[in-house]
Amino acid sequence: MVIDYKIFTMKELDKAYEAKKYEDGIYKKWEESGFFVPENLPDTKGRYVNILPPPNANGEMHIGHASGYVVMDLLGRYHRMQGEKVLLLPGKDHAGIQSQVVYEKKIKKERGITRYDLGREKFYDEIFAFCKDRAQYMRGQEKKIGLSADWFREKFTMDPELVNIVLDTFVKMYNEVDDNGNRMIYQGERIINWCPRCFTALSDVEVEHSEQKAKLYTFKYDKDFPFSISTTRPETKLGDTAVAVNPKDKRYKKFIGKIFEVDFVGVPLKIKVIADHEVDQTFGTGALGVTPAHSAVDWEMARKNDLPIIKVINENGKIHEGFGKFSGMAVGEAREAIVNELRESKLLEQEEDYPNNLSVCERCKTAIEPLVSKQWFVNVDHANFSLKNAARKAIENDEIKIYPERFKDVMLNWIDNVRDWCISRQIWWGPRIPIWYKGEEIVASVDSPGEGWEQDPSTLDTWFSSGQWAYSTLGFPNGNDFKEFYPSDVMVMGRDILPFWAFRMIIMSLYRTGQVPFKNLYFTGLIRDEKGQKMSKSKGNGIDPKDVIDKYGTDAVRLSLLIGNSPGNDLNLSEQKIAGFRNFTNKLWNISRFMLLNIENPKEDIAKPVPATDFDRWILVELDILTARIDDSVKNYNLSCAGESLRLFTWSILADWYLEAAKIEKDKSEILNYVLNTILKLWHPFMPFVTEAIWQHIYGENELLMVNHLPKSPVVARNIYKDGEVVAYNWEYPNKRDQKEAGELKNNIGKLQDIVGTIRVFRANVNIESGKKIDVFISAGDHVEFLKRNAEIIKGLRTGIGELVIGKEIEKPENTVRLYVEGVGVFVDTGNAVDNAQRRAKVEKEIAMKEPYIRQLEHKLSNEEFKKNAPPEVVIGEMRKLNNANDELDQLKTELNYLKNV
RNA sequence: GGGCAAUUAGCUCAGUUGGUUAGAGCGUUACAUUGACAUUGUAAAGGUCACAGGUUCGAAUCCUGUAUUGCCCACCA
Repeated sequence: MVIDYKIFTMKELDKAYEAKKYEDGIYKKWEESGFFVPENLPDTKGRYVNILPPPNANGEMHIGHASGYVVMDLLGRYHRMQGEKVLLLPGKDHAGIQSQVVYEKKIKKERGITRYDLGREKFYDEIFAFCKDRAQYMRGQEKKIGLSADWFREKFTMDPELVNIVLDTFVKMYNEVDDNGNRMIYQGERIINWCPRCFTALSDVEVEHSEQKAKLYTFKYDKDFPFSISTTRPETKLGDTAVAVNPKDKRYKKFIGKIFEVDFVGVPLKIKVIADHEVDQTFGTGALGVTPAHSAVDWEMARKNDLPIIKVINENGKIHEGFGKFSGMAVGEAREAIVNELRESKLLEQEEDYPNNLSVCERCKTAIEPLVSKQWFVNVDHANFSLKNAARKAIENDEIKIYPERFKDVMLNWIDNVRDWCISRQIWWGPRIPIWYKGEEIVASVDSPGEGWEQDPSTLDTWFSSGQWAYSTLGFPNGNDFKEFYPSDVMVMGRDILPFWAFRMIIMSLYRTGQVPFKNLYFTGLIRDEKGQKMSKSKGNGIDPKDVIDKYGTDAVRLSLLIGNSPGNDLNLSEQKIAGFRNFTNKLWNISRFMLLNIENPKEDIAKPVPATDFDRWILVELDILTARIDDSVKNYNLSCAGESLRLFTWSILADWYLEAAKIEKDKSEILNYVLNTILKLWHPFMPFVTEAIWQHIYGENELLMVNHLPKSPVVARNIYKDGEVVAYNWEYPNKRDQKEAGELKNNIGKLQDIVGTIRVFRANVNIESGKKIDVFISAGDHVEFLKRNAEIIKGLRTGIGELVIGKEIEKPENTVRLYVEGVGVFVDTGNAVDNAQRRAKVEKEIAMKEPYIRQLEHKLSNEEFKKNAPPEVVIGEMRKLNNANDELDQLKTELNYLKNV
């Protein structure tokens, strides 16, 4: 039977790639294939797991999220295409305080009500629904960016089964008691950061600092007090119990240890003078009023000196009962009243402007009040199990490898300075603390112990939940997923949450599972605008992923976030950059389009063909090297480098040279088929949509590139060691003959490219009209066989050569110009087509550049020290450079003479 | 105050154990246009590698210091 292949000839690809036309359909196909679910992947070897960091379920995906997702998805797709059982587990965080703030604003605006109007239960239910709704919206955006996650396994930190695990951990930690009766989770009266608007305690990391204009007041408590003090917060002075001075300060030495009874604006205070070397003698009066209940530093001093603690400000930001006329006043009001009174009684000595660092709530920007409050804490250095030491050890021993490496030290430094962690929040949204009271009795229990027990009203810090994300999502401790997928291979997170989240995940996981949560920790930087400014809504300089995906396509956005980006460093992103990658996406599309026009009957599983020509051999060598380089780069999280080498190959090697040569050589169906398949596979993890679109166009809608396997390269990496450490690498074919042939081939092709390039430059420089043919003679030396074989290509690559003569040794023919290419002679007969003046100017300029270069080399080589100390190959290299340069200079001079005489 | 990073072409960035006449992309300029692709091609212009010392035969690269910028931590009442 005769098959007419024309029947099977596919439709040509469209002239330009329109992302919008393909993306949604392709994503749907991936999803319907079921291959996002690891169990559905056929014949897997090994597993690759990434528990994705859960974004806050109260907003939408921004460009920062997108930049993390493309890294995670690239790694996931790469490993999937290596035949591994890949799980990307997505999810959302309930983001306690933040979500509550967002939702309170929403109901205020839309319904004019507060959470108290709804009541705790109703409010909780509404936020739950709100977060679930946002989560669904965000899931849509995550799909848009191409995230190949297992959506059936998607989790939410407030899902009951996750909450149960989280609460169980609380109970276990509460019941962790050392020999002295100290619990790992304990309740204590401590100074904490209080947000009067959110009406809750905050951990240190939820507080931001911003510089503010303040006034510094200098005054005496009363006229009998022997010296004055300075403060920016006179209202808190109602709670002073001491004045601290530097022990070395001569002015105050005699007062140390004395107790003064003073009448401060009508409030009686007992002030003890204490010594503390932290006190700066040069600041203000050198004497510091100690307010233990409302300053963290003072709290520490009070603890050291056993001072009484007087609470002045309550949770509403108002003055407590018992302070006479000031009681009930708001903080600002009280400050004014006290300052006025001091002024009237002539106790106020000075009032000056002073820039102050004000602490504000990270979520609502309200000024925080440090105050003493009864809260729950995690002891991070408990005798039974020191969380911080466990984390320190895991990081020090590289059980968790950190990228970039310098963040290891940042992390360790942070761990060394960590303090006990306040985990209770006085908000309604979040898992409620599993502590139950009945009269004097207290028990920790996930469920109510029974009738008559009251639960603690506080909720848990969000990080207490997300700190357990690595195993709560997998059904710890008995779930199959936990057994199969824990610990995960990699965690990708923004470097801005390093101290909160990374540390917390590590300690919680080590405590509960005895294992690290992940083996590699990759930090992404921030995405900034093109000027390096932080993107923000108020500045209007943000790039919304929705908009740019719509405009340039997902693949372009992905590339712009991957290439030129490196772990831990911020990325300046401009729309122009994205547009550039959109152009590249189209380039790849058109390369494929052209290749397909020259492939008969494309095969999906075509084996590496036998090369017919030098260019064929060369492209296969380059492809081998590329494949191996990408593998090494991706395994070392050097994703930008991988993308960069792929782009270089695709555009500058394949499109600019190989395909141009292929137009001349023709009949390359098989090799084009093989090269096209390979680059589509290699590109897929970077730009999944366009590659999949092309793949399905060629091989049919039922074939998925996504689950194809990446090619194996015969090239291997050889690490280069110094002092036992890998410091560099190179690439080699295991077979010495292959290696030698590859080297020679690359050298020959390089020479051909030089010759072609030099002729093109010459033509452009001397303004030879594009249609005008020139004759060229090449004295090729060792390259003679190769160049003769490829003479038609040299002529065809836009060199405009009429007659081409190639010989081993050719004397410069009459009336030709010699162009300089190292090691070969290229003589051009321009037939009067040259713009003489322009050529002369060019030659003179080159001579002027060449001469100092030669002097520099001569100087170097005449230096005996250099010849003695430098390695011989370097000396030989420099000598060769000098010879070449002299050679070239001679030729330029000859040409100049010739030009002068014409 | 402590720590970390950055400083290379107008812009965004590469630059691998020290050996280049310091590279790319974008932008600019010139030329090309029935060609797989103007979302293109071929070229050109553009840099004393922040500054000052030091080590070395040799420094963008290593060391010290300075400056500027950014970030993190702590925080002065």
